[in-house]
Amino acid sequence: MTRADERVDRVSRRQVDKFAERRRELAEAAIQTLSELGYARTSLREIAQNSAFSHGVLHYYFADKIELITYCVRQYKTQCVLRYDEIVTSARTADGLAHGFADALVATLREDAYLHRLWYDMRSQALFEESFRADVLELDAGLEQMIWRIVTRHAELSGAPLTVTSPEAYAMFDGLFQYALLRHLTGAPTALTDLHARALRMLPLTLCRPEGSAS
Amino acid sequence: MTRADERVDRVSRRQVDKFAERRRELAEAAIQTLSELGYARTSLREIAQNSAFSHGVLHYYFADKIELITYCVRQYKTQCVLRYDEIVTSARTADGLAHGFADALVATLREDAYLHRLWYDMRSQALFEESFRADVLELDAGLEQMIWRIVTRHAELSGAPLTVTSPEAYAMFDGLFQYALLRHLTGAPTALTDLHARALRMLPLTLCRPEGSAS
DNA sequence: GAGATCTCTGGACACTTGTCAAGATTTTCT
DNA sequence: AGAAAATCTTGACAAGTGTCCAGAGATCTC
Repeated sequence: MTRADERVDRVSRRQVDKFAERRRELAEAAIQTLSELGYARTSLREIAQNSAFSHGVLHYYFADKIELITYCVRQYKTQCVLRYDEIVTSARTADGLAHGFADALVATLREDAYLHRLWYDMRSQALFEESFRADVLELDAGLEQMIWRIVTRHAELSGAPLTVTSPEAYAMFDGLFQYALLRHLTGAPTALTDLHARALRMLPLTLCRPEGSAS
Repeated sequence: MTRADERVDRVSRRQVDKFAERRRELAEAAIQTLSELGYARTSLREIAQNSAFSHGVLHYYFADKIELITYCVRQYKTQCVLRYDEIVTSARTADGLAHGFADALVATLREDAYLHRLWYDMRSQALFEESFRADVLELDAGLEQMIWRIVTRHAELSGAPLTVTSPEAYAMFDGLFQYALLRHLTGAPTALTDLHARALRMLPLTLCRPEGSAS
């Protein structure tokens, strides 16, 4: 490789890095705006106002609005899916796993409520606009696998066989979380504690004998 | 009451009737448009184009866009909630109820997929816009009660006590249906049959001993 | 049938939207 | 330092938005 080639490579890589970095930065502002206003009410100018730049720059880094939002979904995915894996690997008992899971659900509902609201909004949008579908389905599959890891590990630690499949387990806890999110964002004071209790009550339903939570 | 009063009353009642009837008609066009395009992409002119009138008439019957859509949600509610009650009252065995329920889920997923897509879209919108919240929450509560009637009747017919509460039962089947809707609308060929099988598998989870579906 | 009232049309308005491009500014390289 | 390239700003554009209104048409009352 000649010196010229090295330079070109170095330059282009640096450019790519800065380019990619700024894309992430702008996507961050976009995600914040989307999570505050929702997809239907988010404009490019509003996104730019939540960043350090003016609205024109968005078309320098993204071809159009759809590419920006697709990029946002993809970036959001990388932050979101891995969040529970520490719980799975660190738990030593079924009860410990159950409580760690319930605690994590409550924590993310309290701290990231707006992000989850955005996720359900985007998943609904994907039913109308084909552009996001691929990424949304991929993200959804990742979430399902995350739930499945928890449920199967919980069954392992319990020594009991499973009564549900992966889609059923995901449907249960996704529905439960969505229920809690709706209540939490509409001011229900017991939404967080209810979610905790219900997660603990529903996790044993995935096993053949729910002896873990003898009430 | 004088004859003049009677006349006034008759006239105004007739006006109210025609007025209310036209509101329903326009709301019908609005629901159709919303279910096709989604909330974010539906404009008043598009709604009018799906009706027999021009766009100006919408502001004759509705104060603004929010009132129109709120009215749509309320009208949609009356059509939607009562749909499963016949199944509950006509079933004589737990298994019959379970199959009737699963069949109904599949049927409405196949026939009314766009309406359900609209419902999940509106429920997401309610998390952002406070205007629809009251009606959406009311509709959601109605759906939860509908599920609860099925689950409790199923427990009665089975002679087994319940393991879940009403929110948990609703979360389970709402999550299950949403999962199926996403797959069905994105072209998954087994979405319908999967929903049927999973509903039959999950209903026994609401009881203390899932002996009804010995697989 | 005349007049009053209800209903509807079509156009106008102020505003926002996504997109684009010309030019200013900054950064990078020699 | 000075040229070249990358980056950012600003303003403009056409299209679409919700809203309003003057007036045409329809319907009803007397």
